[in-house]
Amino acid sequence: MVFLKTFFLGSQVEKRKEMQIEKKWREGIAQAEAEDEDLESAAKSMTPHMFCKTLTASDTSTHGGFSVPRRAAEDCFPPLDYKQQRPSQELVAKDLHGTEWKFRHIYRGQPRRHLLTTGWSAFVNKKKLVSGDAVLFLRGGDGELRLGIRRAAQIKTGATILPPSSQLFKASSVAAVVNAISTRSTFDICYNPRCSGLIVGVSDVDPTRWPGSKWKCLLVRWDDMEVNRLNRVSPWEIELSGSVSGPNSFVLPGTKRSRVGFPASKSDLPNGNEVSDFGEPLRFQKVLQGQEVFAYSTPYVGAEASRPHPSDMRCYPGLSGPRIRSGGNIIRHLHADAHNSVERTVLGEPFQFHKVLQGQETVSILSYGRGPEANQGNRWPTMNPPVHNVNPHPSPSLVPSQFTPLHYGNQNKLEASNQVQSQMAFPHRPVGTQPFFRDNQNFVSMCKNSCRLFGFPLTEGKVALGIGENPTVSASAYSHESNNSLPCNEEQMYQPPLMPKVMVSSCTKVRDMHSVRDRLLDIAL
Amino acid sequence: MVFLKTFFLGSQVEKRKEMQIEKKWREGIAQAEAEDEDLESAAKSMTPHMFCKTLTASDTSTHGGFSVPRRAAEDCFPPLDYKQQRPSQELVAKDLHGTEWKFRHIYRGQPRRHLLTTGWSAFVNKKKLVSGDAVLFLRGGDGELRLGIRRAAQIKTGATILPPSSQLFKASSVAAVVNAISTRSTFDICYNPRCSGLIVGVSDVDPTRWPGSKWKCLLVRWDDMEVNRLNRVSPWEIELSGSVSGPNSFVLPGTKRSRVGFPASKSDLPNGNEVSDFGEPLRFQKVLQGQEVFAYSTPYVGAEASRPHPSDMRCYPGLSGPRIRSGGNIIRHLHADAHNSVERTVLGEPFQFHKVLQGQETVSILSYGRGPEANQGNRWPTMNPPVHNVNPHPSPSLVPSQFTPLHYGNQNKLEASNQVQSQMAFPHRPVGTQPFFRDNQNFVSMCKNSCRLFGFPLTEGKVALGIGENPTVSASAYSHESNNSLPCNEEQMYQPPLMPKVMVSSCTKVRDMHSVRDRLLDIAL
DNA sequence: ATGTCGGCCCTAAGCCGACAA
DNA sequence: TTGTCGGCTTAGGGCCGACAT
Repeated sequence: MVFLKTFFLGSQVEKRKEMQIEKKWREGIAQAEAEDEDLESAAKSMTPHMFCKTLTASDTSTHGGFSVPRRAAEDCFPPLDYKQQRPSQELVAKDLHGTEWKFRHIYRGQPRRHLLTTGWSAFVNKKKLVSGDAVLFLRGGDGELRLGIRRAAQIKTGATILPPSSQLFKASSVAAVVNAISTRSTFDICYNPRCSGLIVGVSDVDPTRWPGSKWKCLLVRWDDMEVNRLNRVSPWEIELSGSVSGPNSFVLPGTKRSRVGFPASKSDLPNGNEVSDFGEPLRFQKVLQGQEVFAYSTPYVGAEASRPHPSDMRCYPGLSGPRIRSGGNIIRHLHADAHNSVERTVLGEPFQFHKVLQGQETVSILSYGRGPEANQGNRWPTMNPPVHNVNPHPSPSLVPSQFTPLHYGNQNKLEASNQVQSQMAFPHRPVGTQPFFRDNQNFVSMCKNSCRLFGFPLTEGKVALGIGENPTVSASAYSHESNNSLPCNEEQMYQPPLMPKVMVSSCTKVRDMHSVRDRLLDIAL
Repeated sequence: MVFLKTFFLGSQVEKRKEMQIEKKWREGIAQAEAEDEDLESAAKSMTPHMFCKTLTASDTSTHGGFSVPRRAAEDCFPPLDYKQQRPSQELVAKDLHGTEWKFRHIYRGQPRRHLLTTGWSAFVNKKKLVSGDAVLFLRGGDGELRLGIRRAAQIKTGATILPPSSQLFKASSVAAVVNAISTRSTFDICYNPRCSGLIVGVSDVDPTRWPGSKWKCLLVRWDDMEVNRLNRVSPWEIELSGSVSGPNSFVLPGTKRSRVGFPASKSDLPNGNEVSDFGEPLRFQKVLQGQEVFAYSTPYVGAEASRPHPSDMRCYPGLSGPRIRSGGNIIRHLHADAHNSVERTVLGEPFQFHKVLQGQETVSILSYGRGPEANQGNRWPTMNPPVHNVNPHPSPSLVPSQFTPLHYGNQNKLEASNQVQSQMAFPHRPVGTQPFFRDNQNFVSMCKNSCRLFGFPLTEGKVALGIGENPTVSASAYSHESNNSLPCNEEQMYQPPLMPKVMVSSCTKVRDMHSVRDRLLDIAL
């Protein structure tokens, strides 16, 4: 609420300020170019450009293709030969999963406009994009074209029911991240790949071993499976996607919501084999509860954490800081220094989005650095169509130290039911060791100007709710909080091998947890 | 090998014998009808009829619909009004997952024939059926129409590479089941819902907790997901679907294949908290190895096992018998008395397939009993189109004691690469308590005549390889056996929290394990 | 600058009986 | 009895510029 207000009040002012900042950046870049002409070619080839467009009805209709904003096409796509009557080329873009998507890019119509025609509808269909979703294109430094999608919140039929406290909790959860950033400690981004399905029932978790246990799992019929297979799913892995509907909906008398199942913060499970009251190692409790989801972080990041590069030491206090964990897959360790985290794990080189990406904006990704990796150009590297990835590489997971794609996202408004999700792949090259911020002062000023969450700066005003608070709040609990139909009391927290006792309404649309990731990534952007 | 030989040699003889048996059945039914006319209506409504047809190129082509064998249509579909010029009706059939499929059933053409037109292609597309797959229709006693599919073996491009011992192992695995049947003990059917995907790499199982472990998981890109999400999958959950291809294929120097990860038989993990050498409860080892798959059996079966009905006691020795476990989900406890298991857990009422279903045959499901549930008719209950399920019910998992669908299947030949899979839903009503076999003699004779595996009787000749042997062979190990690229030695069996050390060729098509289920279900049919 | 629409083309889905096996 | 085919209709995918905002 306070978020929203601040955002709207400050948006105009912020916009002006951002433009000034951008201007300053460009001047700085020009200066840098002048200073070191030799590095220009190398630098410009590493300059990423991207745009994000919210899809219109026409974009997603089968009737036509995708209307590319002019500026976006010029920024991110290889230049067309405008001397031709109908300039066109084939674009090849890779998504997060390494899948290549081919589009026919044509410049036609009266007045002329950029369009993606052939191949676009296939993309829309495969990704199941609908009007309101967003597509992101990123032109990598070497000419690789990446694309991602960001789905709009799915408000289904029926009234949107949300727990009254969810908004508040979001604020505190976000505040924890803000705090983590302010202290530049480490946190984890946790997520699951997007899946959606229908809760069709409740089931024993393991009738063989623990028959009749009051701890239940949900039966979920996943969408888009080859067959509509039923799956057992831990309620803690679930995020409501919108309304709670159906005649059988019910909510148990509310109990104090608390962290259950997954360890909520590092303080809960320091790092030993503490034995619980049940004589079993605590660290296996979440496994015992049958909710194991494989951790998923790259060797690259792990190596980074264990032996940080000297030049990065100052910015990376290590793993002793506050940690945010969700119940989902641990995808990546992001260092709370948002900018360095972007530098290190998103692009692997110094760069910074100069503002929060919003729908329908073209963004030049600029760099703060002055070293060889500094942004020194805005030009598309010379390249003839069709555009293929210059450095084709296998699935990102196979070459973690070379390319580390990262899910990221942003949202330009904070609504109770908003669950903006995104996916995007970034090229990730071997890390340059250039210090990113000369001192803490630079970081702070940077934050003031560019580090935003839901559209307003993180280090100013009422935003920084969590600064100074203990940021061990659980991102997992966040997802619990939105599950008002899944109460659980403290006593049930540590009762292996039982399962969390849950009650769930039937016919509730569910989604895997993503908002945690999105909110963390908002900061990174 | 010996299976195949016996099957072919005996097929003609068997066919004649079966026809005689069927004739006898019909006579007996007529007799029963004459004896008790009052029960006719109730009985006929509980008479299930089904047919199975292997799909032709025309059936699966987009060009047309599905050509229904005349006998099948008359047996399983509501009668059409043949006085009309083009008799037609709407059929509604429910699959295993409770999904309803609607078809336009029309009788037209010159000469006249039964066809499924509108709705058929949608079914083919959704199920991804191809020529060679089979579709099964079952008309339930109350007029419910169920349908299922059975996929043909998928021989992919390239040479089919199979471990030399797989054939042998299948034989011994099957023999164990035969033995279980002969002793009428209990075994489990284990399976995973059908999924297929591409192995794209190898990954650490948990880089955070066990970084750099030599125990790996596979990265699998699943087909047909909304996005081509990557997933970690234990190699033991995987069944090769055909060829091993790709330039990076390699096989480690072979080591003795053995049971790893999942407990292979009950004797491995009796039922306690034995502590392994690593000071952790043995029963959690499979969890610790990160390969947890939730067991999946209904409370109904569990209750049955713990307190068998008195009249069934003789046929159900209980849970102390040999157990077959796979590494997948435990779906259902099937009692080794195949006929009773069908009676109890498949249809929930006395009935028996009089022979193994083979492609393109219409089968009347007959009963051995003489009680009220005995089969006493073959007529379609009066019903007007469109045909809907008379007793619509929620997902089977929600009402285990009312409707218990069961995956089942059969295969009419035994080939090295054959991986016939099927899915089918059966109505399951509250269990009648009529004793099925009066004595052991009846069971034996029944087996001799009707109990078949891959087309030949289970209790005769060389088939009963496993009788007298210790049937603790692991169905899980069966699946391992087909993974010749996943060697593992004994020492690695119990090394939590490490993962099974595996090497896997990239770009190997995989499927979840099903053949175990299919083979067990062959017996049930 | 770009969202939406009508026009138009053309492919493919899909229903039909002919015909042959 | 039923698998396959050619004929035929139709729906809709998809490319285009017109037009309006």
